[in-house]
Amino acid sequence: MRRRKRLSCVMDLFLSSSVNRIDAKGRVSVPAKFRTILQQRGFSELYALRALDIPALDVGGQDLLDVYQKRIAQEDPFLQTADDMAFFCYGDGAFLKLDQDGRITVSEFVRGHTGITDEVAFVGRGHFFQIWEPGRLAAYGAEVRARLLRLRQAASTRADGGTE
Amino acid sequence: MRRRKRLSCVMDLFLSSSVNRIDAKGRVSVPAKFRTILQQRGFSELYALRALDIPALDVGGQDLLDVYQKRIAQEDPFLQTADDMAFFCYGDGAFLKLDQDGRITVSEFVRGHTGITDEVAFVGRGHFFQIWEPGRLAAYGAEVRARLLRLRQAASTRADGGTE
DNA sequence: CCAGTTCCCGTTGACGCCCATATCAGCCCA
DNA sequence: TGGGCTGATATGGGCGTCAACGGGAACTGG
Repeated sequence: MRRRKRLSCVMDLFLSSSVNRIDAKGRVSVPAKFRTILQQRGFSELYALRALDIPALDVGGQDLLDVYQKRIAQEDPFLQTADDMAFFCYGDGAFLKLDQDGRITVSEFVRGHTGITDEVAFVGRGHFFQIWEPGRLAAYGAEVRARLLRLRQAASTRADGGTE
Repeated sequence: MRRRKRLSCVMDLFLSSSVNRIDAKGRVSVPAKFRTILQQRGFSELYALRALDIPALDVGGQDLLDVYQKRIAQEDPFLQTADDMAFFCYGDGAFLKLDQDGRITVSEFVRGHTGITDEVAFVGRGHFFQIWEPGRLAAYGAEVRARLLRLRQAASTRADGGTE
């Protein structure tokens, strides 16, 4: 067992979730773990994007924006898809500035899409993280688990040969 | 003198179970046997994941996370299943930091899913281990034994006369 | 001049670090 | 062979540090 330096390669992923409160000025602290990852990459600003089919925001550093830009660049600029993607990632995106204490202000851009009022759930997603209204996150999490459970049961049924 | 492990090939597997108490500060000692295995692999942090269909946490080193990441990589990233899997393993996962005495703090992340209040059962599962509320573990163990017993009886019935 | 924002500081509570103690099992030696 | 010794483990608790949070003050644009 001589692997020993993989500590760093896993650590810079957004993982785990936590809920923080919004203060009277409309600010909320981004979890320190997430901030550390961003600072490591040299980002002082967050890029946020309204997720397509869920009431959440995808958030990451500028590298997240780069991913979308590269994807758009691959599309034929004469087709509608490129147009749609550009509209989605620029029009439905925003920058969230971190203040000195690692907080962001929860703007109307955020509240409108997520339904956030006074608490924010930060959820790690690997290369980026998401911002949710805690209640909606719980509901969505339950959905996900139910889907995965069905997947698993379907697989075990097939393996068994159909044992109930 | 270090230690002379590897005399037996099962030494680096998580085996056996034990129950430890949570102290006033919400900490609990990870069994020394388990810690030894983790230290051998060079992990100072535990990766914990809420199990799908049981009130337990699957816990291991970063290698456990790798297993899930590899599985996710097999899926089509544009389909919902990949998204669900990522959400599950990053959002429903967390790192549990071991303090210098080999303890972890039992956070709300742990308590919520397991129902743990003041005692923690650690159960070896081979390449990872699980965290349970002792009472629920006992109930689950009884279920498992009952299922296995039915299986065995069904098998012997078939062998006898071919019923069913 | 006012509203919104940014900077900065203090408070509080959680967590990590460190040390102490208890309990127990294995070991040595009489 | 039994009793005391010794080391490891589980557990308790003091204490310093830092993240989350609240709020005052300065700043900026309209």
